[in-house]
Amino acid sequence: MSPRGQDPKRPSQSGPTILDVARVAGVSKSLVSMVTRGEAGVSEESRKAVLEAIEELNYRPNVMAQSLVQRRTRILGVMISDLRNPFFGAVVSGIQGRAGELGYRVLFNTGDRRPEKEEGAIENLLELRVDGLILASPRVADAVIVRAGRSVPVVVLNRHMTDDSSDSVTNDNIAGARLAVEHCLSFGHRRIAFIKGGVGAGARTRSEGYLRAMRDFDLAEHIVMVEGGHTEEGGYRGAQGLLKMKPLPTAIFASNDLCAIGAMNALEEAGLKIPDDVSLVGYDNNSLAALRHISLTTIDQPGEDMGRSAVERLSERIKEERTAPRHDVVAPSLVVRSTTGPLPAEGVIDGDASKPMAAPRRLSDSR
Amino acid sequence: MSPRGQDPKRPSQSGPTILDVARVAGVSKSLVSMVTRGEAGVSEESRKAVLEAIEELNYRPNVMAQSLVQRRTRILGVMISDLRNPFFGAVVSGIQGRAGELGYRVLFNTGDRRPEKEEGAIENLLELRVDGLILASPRVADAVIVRAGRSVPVVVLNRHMTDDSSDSVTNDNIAGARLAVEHCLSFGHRRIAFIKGGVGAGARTRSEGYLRAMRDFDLAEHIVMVEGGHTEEGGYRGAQGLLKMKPLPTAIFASNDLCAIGAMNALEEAGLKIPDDVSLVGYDNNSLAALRHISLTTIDQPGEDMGRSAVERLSERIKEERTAPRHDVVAPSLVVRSTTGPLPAEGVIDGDASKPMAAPRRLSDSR
DNA sequence: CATATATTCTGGAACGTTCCAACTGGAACA
DNA sequence: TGTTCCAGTTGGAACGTTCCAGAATATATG
Repeated sequence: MSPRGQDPKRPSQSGPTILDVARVAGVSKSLVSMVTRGEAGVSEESRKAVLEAIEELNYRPNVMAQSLVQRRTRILGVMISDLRNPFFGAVVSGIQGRAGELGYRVLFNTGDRRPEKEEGAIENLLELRVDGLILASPRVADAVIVRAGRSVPVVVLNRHMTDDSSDSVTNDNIAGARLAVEHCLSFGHRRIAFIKGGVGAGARTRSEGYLRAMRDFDLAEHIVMVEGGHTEEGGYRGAQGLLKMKPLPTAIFASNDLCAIGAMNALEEAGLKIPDDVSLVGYDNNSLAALRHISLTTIDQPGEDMGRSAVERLSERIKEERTAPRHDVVAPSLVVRSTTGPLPAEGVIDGDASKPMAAPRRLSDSR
Repeated sequence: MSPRGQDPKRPSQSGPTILDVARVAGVSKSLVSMVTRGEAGVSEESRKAVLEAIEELNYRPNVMAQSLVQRRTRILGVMISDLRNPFFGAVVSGIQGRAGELGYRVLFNTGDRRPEKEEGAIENLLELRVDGLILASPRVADAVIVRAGRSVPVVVLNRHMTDDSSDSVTNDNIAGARLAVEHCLSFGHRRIAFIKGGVGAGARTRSEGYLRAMRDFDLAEHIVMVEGGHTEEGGYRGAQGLLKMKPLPTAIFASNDLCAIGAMNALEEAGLKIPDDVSLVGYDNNSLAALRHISLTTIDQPGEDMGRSAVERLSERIKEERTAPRHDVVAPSLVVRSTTGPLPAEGVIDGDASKPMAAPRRLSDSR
């Protein structure tokens, strides 16, 4: 047998075609097609001959050719803004799961957090004629999304679209931010600072939610926001900025978990104990937050469910079961772990970190 | 304009074709094709007309049709065994990066750690006629890989293939395991236990490496292995198993970082201090291991580089620059962080965890 | 001026499928 | 005996590109 097992007289290195199968099985190509598609009305005898020929030749239908004639690919394109953020791991898992159940393949792509690359990634998926597009926390300009929506159904994850060119699945960042502020308040904190998420999708609404909540709870005078970003690095720098302030905030709300973990590093590096000296709240409830050694109090966003919903919405559009745009908003919820606690004693607020060690961090549902 | 912006007289919802562009630009389809492919020998005038028509119609070449006639897709298929393991985040990043540079698209797929699903995922990619296939830590039977290799170039990551149907990029697990054991030994540990990685690719060679190293260092009598798995859950259960033993091991080597983190949870839950009561070493050096709050001593595998190499090997095969199989082995290295330390005082070995707190964990290169 | 030579452009044939209208041959019916 | 029916099967057209041989036009050469 030749090294790649193909018919030596074929022009190129591609495999056997439906015609080869038909020849070997002694039937027409149409019949082979019927068998591979599992259509009824094929005699047992023919079916067997075809299946044997398929096995013998190691034949696989060419999806490109199928897609071309059927004018659809059964592929969903997914652009993930940040593959390194474990929150998207959950989202991807949900997308894969539901897509598989519905008979779609999934094609992933990422723009490595850079808007111009994201645009290229989206363009790539569109050239492949994906049946639908999911954009997970895209950082591209609105116009790019609108343009994509003219070619194919689009569902945007975690970024609210005001226009009707696409569906969206978001969590209520305003409410989530409020939960975070409220939780800190319940522990007596008033100087609650915020580390911003930068250009990340959803970052703006989380800032907005923080501001609104602070005002609603009459804490406007304590509003403190610093630049950060939805990465560990961003949170680290943001917290360093906060550490220069006097008086120090007693609680810090970070725009996402990665950012909170970065902040955690900076705070501990400065000798502050969490939550004894300062409380910390994240956002997303990604898989890191649940690790016992991190055990981060955070706002839960059901990533896997959101991924599944996105596929659901897309499927409805593809099958044209629905034409009206739909904007799903899932409710966030508070997950209390070990990084938040009561207001520290007054002595420490001004940056005196030499206070004796407090009780060990509380342990909760890290498993 | 119609909601999806297509020509209303077209039969289905797919976009404009090269013929539409040709008509609008007043040239032949061949000319349009030359322009989109950036071929030389097109007059400025024609080129401009074509580009304008493309812009006007929002035309995008149909990759399916291109692939069909060119008999190649410029897509690399990547099957990732476990999307939730952050180590693969680095691998994916490397693959994406290099693939993009070489002009390939990347199609990801996962089998959710289940061999039978992995097989389906591979089959899916082959049906799409990907130009090459990367299997990252596959759990499928060898025969499946060999079969895939008959259709398309295959590079296997982190699983050594003895036959020559595919290339491979692995790290030297035997050497890596030896580094781990050696490191523990340097701290005076002799009762070094191992939590196995189960069916995961590379798990077997890590076990093997542990065994060999233990024997080579004359520690055969202290060999202790428990079942675990390459997940947090697996490590948690594995460590629970170890906790029942008397005497307790003084050091634990886990088959990967996720497993080590699970073990960490179990150990701390049992009231043991790391590294004061027990030292812990992982494998992979994934992004979690570097988090300050985990700060896991581990064996580094350069995931991103390995991803890039895999693409490189694949590209050589696709371009037929090389026909001889190549099996790259990268050298692992030890990364010392805060979970390993000197042998505990004798008093604690038999499970007495009530000893007073030792000095705080050392801090090192967690940033 | 005729011919050679670039340069620019073109139409038809592939690529590997699905879809569809139509064909076949035997059984059932009148 | 012919007619109808039906399950099973078939070949051709289409899908949207690229490739290629060659046509048309412009430019240079003898």
